Amino acid sequence: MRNVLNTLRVLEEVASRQPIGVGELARLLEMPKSSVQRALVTLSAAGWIRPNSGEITRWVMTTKALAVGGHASGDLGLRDAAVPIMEDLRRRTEETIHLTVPEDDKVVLIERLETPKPVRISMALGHALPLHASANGKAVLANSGSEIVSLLLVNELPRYTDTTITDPDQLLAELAAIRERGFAVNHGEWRSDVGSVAAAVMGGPEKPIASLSANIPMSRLTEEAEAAYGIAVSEAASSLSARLGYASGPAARTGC
Amino acid sequence: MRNVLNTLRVLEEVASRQPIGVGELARLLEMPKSSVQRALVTLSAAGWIRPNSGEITRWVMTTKALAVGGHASGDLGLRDAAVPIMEDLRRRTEETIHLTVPEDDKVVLIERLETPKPVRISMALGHALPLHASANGKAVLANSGSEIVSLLLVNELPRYTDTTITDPDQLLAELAAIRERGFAVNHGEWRSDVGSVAAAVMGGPEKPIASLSANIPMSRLTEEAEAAYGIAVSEAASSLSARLGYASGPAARTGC
DNA sequence: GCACAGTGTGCCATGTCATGGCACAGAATA
DNA sequence: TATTCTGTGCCATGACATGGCACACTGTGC
Repeated sequence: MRNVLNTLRVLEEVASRQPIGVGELARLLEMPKSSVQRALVTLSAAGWIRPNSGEITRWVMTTKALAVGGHASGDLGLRDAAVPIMEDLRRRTEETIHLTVPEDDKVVLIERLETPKPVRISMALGHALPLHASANGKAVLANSGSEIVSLLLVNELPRYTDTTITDPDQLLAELAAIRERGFAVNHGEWRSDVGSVAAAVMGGPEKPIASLSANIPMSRLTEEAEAAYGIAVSEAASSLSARLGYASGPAARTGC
Repeated sequence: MRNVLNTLRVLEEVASRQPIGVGELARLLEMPKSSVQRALVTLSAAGWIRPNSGEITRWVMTTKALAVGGHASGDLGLRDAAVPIMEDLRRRTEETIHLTVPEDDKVVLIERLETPKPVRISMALGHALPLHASANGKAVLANSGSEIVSLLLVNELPRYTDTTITDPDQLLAELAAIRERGFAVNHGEWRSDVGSVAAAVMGGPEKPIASLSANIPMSRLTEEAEAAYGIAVSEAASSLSARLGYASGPAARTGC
């Protein structure tokens, strides 16, 4: 299905560079103009893109991708179950709350509630965060099987800021500490001005299915706040795990 | 490009019914099983879907669609410009704020900020609302050219609740009233328990590019509240129009 | 135990239809 | 007017999507 793959490439390129025309796309994707043209017409017929208002020769996305992505991400009903709990968490913390799901070697933001405070952290839905340099990622990692962690450590850990953990042993120690205290903390390890406190949502033993976090500008993240947020976040995460049918706790009961 | 269209149909179907297997999809889409199978493998190779964790034979969406739809909807930068204004609007109203864009014969929700209050109205991003039965839709319609309105009136207006406006003359009168007072109101015309107050964001004369609304449970929507929200919403909408480069006002100045 | 109705997957001859080079039309330079 | 960008249209070639069919497997019921 080469044509389908090509057409999807065109779609993604349009999404990230809209509004854009045939020629530029062909150059960027190193594809023949005719092929790109056909792909565009097809995508338009399918309702995923449309000519930009005014100019007919450049294309923009419709909201189709949003509608498809919207009721699509994560396990069924995760978001519905999560939103009320996230509301509650925002009331308690008054900070921006993120819901992420693990995917491949990253976690992806699928829902957020913003803090009412003026200094905010804003990230687009669908944004991916590294496992080793985000509170959500580390919370997920700490609750995954050791083979997942080993797999991550095969390659070098990318550094993003001064505080990013890149040493494998240090990461293992950090994960142990997270398991110990029940929540993960990030001190500007990915973006130097962004801190966060996260806890994993479990779907079974060693099976994290999501993660909840409170995201705080580093300027507001004191030691006491950290502890308080940690408790709030881990309570919210267990309560979400429970609502999704997994009774969290030190010993997971296997069925029957 | 029949195969592309088919593959996209498969993708949409997976999105709305995940997790789902080959056979069921083939039946729903009335396509040969082999074709569906190939489409699924292709989509998986492109990273849009993946086998559901645990069972290999049923498929779920990845977050690709979300990422693509995320930085894709609406005119470039609309969302970035809108979010701070929406924040402000939420502070003033303490109600759920919606940002929608017109698309074909509907308006589509592309961003929202939730009220801190317990009784909320929740709608998925990407959700479409009718033009004649939502505050956002009516706000857009009232600021569009009359040919757009006529086009809508060619077909009968669907009724959703007791208060839905289905009479063309009544709708025209309503639109005139909206232009007069500067904002649109919806009294449970689409969902009987949901009210809202909206104002259009303009990109040029008779060229609405978006709409902002405060969404309020009917139980909370008093007359005084309505007037206050109306002012807040229309101020926010003009300020967003201005930020996007269109100086709103009674007389639009044409370039140069 | 066996038949049966479900799954999902693999194979392959047929001929449809995507390919991509090329030519053309129009716009915006110079 | 010549030039160089756009975007679009056409068409012979042959690659590859098609979809019927067979197979493997699982769970159910007699």
